[in-house]
Amino acid sequence: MTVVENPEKLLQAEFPKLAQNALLIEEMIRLGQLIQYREIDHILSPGDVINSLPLVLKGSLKVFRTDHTGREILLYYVQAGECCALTLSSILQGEASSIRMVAQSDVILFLLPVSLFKDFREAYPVWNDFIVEVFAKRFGEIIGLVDDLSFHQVDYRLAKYLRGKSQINGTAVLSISHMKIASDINTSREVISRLLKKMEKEGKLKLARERIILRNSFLSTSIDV
Amino acid sequence: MTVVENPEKLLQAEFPKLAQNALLIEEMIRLGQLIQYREIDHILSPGDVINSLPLVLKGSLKVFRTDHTGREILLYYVQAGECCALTLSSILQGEASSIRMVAQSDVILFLLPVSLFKDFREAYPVWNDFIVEVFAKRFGEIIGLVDDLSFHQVDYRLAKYLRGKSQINGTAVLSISHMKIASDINTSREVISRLLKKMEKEGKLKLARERIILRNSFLSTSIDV
DNA sequence: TAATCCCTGTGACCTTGGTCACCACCGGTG
DNA sequence: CACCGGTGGTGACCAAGGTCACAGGGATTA
Repeated sequence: MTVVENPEKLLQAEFPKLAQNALLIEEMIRLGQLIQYREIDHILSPGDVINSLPLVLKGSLKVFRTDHTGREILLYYVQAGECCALTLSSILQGEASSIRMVAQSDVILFLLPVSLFKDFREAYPVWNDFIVEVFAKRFGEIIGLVDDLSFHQVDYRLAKYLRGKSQINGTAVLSISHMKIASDINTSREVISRLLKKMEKEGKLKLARERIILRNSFLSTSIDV
Repeated sequence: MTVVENPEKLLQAEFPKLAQNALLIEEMIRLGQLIQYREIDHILSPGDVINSLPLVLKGSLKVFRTDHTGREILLYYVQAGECCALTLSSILQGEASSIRMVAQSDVILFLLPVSLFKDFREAYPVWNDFIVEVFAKRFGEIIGLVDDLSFHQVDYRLAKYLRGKSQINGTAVLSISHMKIASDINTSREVISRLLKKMEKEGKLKLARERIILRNSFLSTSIDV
């Protein structure tokens, strides 16, 4: 965990909407904090008191919903220029964190203290717009997850997961274990192994230890049969 | 479909938050429209252009997500004093409706033209607060649905559905067919029949034609074994 | 080198729940 | 009255996927 210099440029570049108001950005920088995490660091857990809203400047976060038994499901990624809608929701409702948040890769975050929210809401119309936009956008994504869970089976969800991860990471070569995938989409390791093997036989990808190489033909297909 | 008189009182009573600003309420009444629907009327369908946001003054709406094959799943109820977050989201993003909305019982709605949204956002801080609150609250509910779909089985979801419906309707006697329930939680009629029969044997409820009478012991139990 | 840990593959088995077939029944309506 | 459409009950069967057991292989460390 390292404190990083020169927040302004990054913040302005990644959050152009907020940067529309120079005063807002200035105040954010004065009162917030820039922080760097390494991969795998846990950032928030269910039940944690939320002191600040993390805005992602670089890298990406993964947000999970967790069962009381420890099972979990990946809700969404938070990429540069975004923030976690559920964390925002918890903050606005004065609740503890309802999700688990981890760093997907090395990330740079801007931590905005929750104490500022009330003032911002009154002082900066742009801030309101930003919040509403965050909600509206992520709402659609979550509904997509509901769709997948309701109407699609594990093979479809796996394919979608692989495509999504590839896109987030910007590579067709995924370095991830079957166990991790199983955990992310809340199924068992054996099921993932079997499905991946099947996909390999179908020519959609190639398997190696801790590595999945997605074929272009697979990546360019958006609908699964 | 009947136009109803005297919007002010109802609107103020059901939306106290908005009523904090008398000017806002006045403008809403001047430019919006009060409408009454009978049960089962379809109000919005996927793909429909949204002209106005329905605020519920009386009764309740059901909001569904629909498959391309016609299967669907109940997302949530919209009760008096609420509005549909997904409709709001679609409006704010300038998109068509992503959901199907029906009247659960006779309802009185206040239709707020989408053309007002921009002005309201700039003119009335209370309006922004309202929108944010709608999102934050409903977001939590949808996450609960994701939990149920991920971590729980049909028996659990059925029990929750029955309790929820009982609460919404304010009665322990539900007048609904097994087919309807199956459709709401996206499973098959046979499964519901079997599970209900099992629950009847367990003393949780009594079955009759188009009627399910929930026992108090069942309603007062919040956690299912 | 040996021990150990994690990753992957796979067969066997079981549970959940979706599908099919069929029957009985109730409540209309012609 | 007979007919018919929607409702509910049930047995048989099947497919998806979760669980268990175990084996082999790479990687890391003692």
